[in-house]
Amino acid sequence: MIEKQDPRIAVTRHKALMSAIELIKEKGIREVTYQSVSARTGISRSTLYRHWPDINSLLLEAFETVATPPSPDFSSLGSLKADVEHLIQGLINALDNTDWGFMAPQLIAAAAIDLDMKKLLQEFISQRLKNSEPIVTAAIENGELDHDTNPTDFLILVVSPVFYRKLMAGLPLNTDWVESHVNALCSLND
Amino acid sequence: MIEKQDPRIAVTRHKALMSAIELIKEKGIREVTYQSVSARTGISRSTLYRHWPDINSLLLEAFETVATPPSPDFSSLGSLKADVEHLIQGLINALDNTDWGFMAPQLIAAAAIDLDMKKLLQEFISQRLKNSEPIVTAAIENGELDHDTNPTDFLILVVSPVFYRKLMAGLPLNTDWVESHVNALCSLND
DNA sequence: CCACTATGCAACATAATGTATCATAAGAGA
DNA sequence: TCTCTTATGATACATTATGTTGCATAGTGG
Repeated sequence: MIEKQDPRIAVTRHKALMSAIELIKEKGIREVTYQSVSARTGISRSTLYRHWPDINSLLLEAFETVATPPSPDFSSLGSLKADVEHLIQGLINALDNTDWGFMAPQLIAAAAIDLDMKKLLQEFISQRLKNSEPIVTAAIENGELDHDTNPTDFLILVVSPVFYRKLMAGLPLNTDWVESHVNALCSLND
Repeated sequence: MIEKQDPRIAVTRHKALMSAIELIKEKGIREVTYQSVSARTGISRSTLYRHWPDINSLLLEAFETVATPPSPDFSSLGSLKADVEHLIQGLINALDNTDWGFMAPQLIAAAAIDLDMKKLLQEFISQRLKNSEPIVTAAIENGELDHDTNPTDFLILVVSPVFYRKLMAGLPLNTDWVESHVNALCSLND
């Protein structure tokens, strides 16, 4: 059953979490303090301590609110190439424009240090990969991919260069690159 | 000409940087403070302030010390497959066992916030890719890869899944996976 | 031995952390 | 509406971190 609770709690928590997310995006987790969140939101420090006993729990919940995988909604565009390109464009767009995109590098760093963060990130990634699996199974049925193609491995081959180029190499993700990347992957077993 | 300087400076800087690197690896940049470095090294806080005017400059130099690309030393093992496998095993080993490997996720996060960090990371990655380019050119001469193969794109296809699996998905990097990954990539234009 | 300087120590003002108490204001229930 | 409950804000306080300064000491180079 649902516990009915004071609506002020939801408002306070939401404001604080949004503020934490902004701070993480703009300045990194180093700058997320009770002080800075209090200053941004007007919420008093004592209230923040009541909701989150330590900064790590606030950070974890901030990452949780952002790293929520979208519910799966797959309908094939007719070819593996089209589906893969659609997947990639969606990922590029997410990295450039969403909270999750801006926070991804910070979450990667947090996951390397903290077990809870690691679990959060891995389950998020796992969900996203699972959501995209229909792309592979459809292509296998079409005969566009071998029957023994490992969906996870193939999808990682698709998406990991996007992360690498964006977060590490700082290389462009324009349509030219997307096209050549898609072409390379979809001719894997010609 | 080389400025001759008090050897104590080098000792102090080295001890502080090593300590910062340890702290970054174990607890993340959040825990790197003048206080914590001073406590670990026995170096007094005032001395640390003399060498680094703010924490960011200490962090940057710590990352610089670690993100130094090895000088290129390529000799082909005879086949693209062997060269690629060697490259991947080296990367997996580096991620698991070197300072650079442990600090990579922290540097990725720092690079997303700070321009100097971003420049450092991108130049490091660029160097590493350049060092591996002979693998591709040798394979092109062998006829194992098409003449119009883009070395950077191919190499990113090789290494990016390693980062993705290690830093994001938390998936294994055992010999089984390496083998199937190498096989997939080296049959790109069969 | 001497001049130089890197370091350590102490002191200080300022700011952040973590905890506690109290008054107030807003919601829940009758 | 009135009362009970509780989430919040304000304040105070001890502790710790930051950033700076002045001075004594000890190691270095000539």
